[in-house]
Amino acid sequence: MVVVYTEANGQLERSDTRKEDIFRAASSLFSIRGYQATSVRDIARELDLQGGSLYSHVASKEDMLWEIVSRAADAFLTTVQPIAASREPAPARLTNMIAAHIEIVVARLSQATVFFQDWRHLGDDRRNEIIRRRDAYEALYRQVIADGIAAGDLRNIDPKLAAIALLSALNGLPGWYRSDGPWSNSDLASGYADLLLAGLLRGPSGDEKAT
Amino acid sequence: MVVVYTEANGQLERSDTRKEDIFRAASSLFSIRGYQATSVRDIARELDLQGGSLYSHVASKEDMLWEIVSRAADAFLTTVQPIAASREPAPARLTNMIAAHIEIVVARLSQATVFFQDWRHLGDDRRNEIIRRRDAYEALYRQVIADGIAAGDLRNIDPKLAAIALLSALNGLPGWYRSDGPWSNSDLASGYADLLLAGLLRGPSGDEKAT
DNA sequence: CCTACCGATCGGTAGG
DNA sequence: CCTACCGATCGGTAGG
Repeated sequence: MVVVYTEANGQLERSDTRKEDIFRAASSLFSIRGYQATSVRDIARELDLQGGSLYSHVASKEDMLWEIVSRAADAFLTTVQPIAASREPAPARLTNMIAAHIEIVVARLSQATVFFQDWRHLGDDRRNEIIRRRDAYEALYRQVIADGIAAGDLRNIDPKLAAIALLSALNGLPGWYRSDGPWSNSDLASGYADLLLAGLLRGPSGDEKAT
Repeated sequence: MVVVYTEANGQLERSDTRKEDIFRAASSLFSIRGYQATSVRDIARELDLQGGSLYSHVASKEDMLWEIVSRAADAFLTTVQPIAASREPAPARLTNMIAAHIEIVVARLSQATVFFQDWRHLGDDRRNEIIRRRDAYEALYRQVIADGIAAGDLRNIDPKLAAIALLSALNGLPGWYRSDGPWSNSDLASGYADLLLAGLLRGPSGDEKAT
């Protein structure tokens, strides 16, 4: 068995390359067809294996889904959490949080797609764990928005509604982003962040003078 | 066979009540578990029927999905199109478009959820038709935003990016909206519309004075 | 990692 | 609308 070390969830993790191949093939197929519409045989075929052979490396189809969803949830949380906790003003923190989120989506498009689209197909315990992490992620945005309102930097809007609207816009990204689309990744991140932030900012919005 | 007339897609349509029962049960189950994870037997059980009995009323499982998705797509298009084409200023049109969209989601929550979540499981022809209608719907928003920029009412941002961001935020609604949630429907519509529009407006954003 | 198999469930149909 | 069935496919396993 070939063993390498790959970075996942911010820490080094021992894993064999075959398992990573399975992870990538499953991410790709789940993201395109959806978890339920993808059979274990589909994944095996992608790797030129026979159907049952996958089970030398993974214990169940749901384990593959869990691996994808759980890693994606961790990527968002562990990357954005320190930004939310930094000492910068709320608007700057939000801009950086949005940019970091978009970067993860772009860098791991199929995993992010599966995360947003198929987490409900996990078993009860794992699904609840993901809901917990999603709530924690939403709370990061809610808190920074509340900070910004308290500091007078943001309009006096409902932080929960604002966080939901912002995250909804971000969560839609995997649905339409294409690497060969009309925007470069940095144009996309800055344009998107500007747009979402402008709705929250107090005073003149964006690059235009007040009338 | 009992025959009634129900309003669908803005026009009267002949249909028997049993078929409407099936439509509602399928919408509910598809929205909760997803199309692929819902069996024809699940739908039959919800209506106290035997598995095969559904096929007296519908020709295939995919036909049920098509009925739901196609009606939802039509509801959005036919409701919002006249608003987009009205002679009001772009910001007022956008506000009304957003409110109308939210109203449809709230009034037909399970159908809207299935529409956004399961349209990819349609066969090729029907899926392409839905993509066509989604593009047309997006074009309505893109055009009004472009109008607003040309008239100097909106900031000079990329209309396509703005339309996508706006619609992504709206499309996320079925994922978190609950009728017993903390906001009344009108609070939700106005708060959400205000938030999304503020990011586009030129000059002082929303209810605060410019600094 | 393969061959060969398991029971369960799937969408759909025939005949009444 | 039911009973009884169809072939196909599913996730998963035993034994090598």
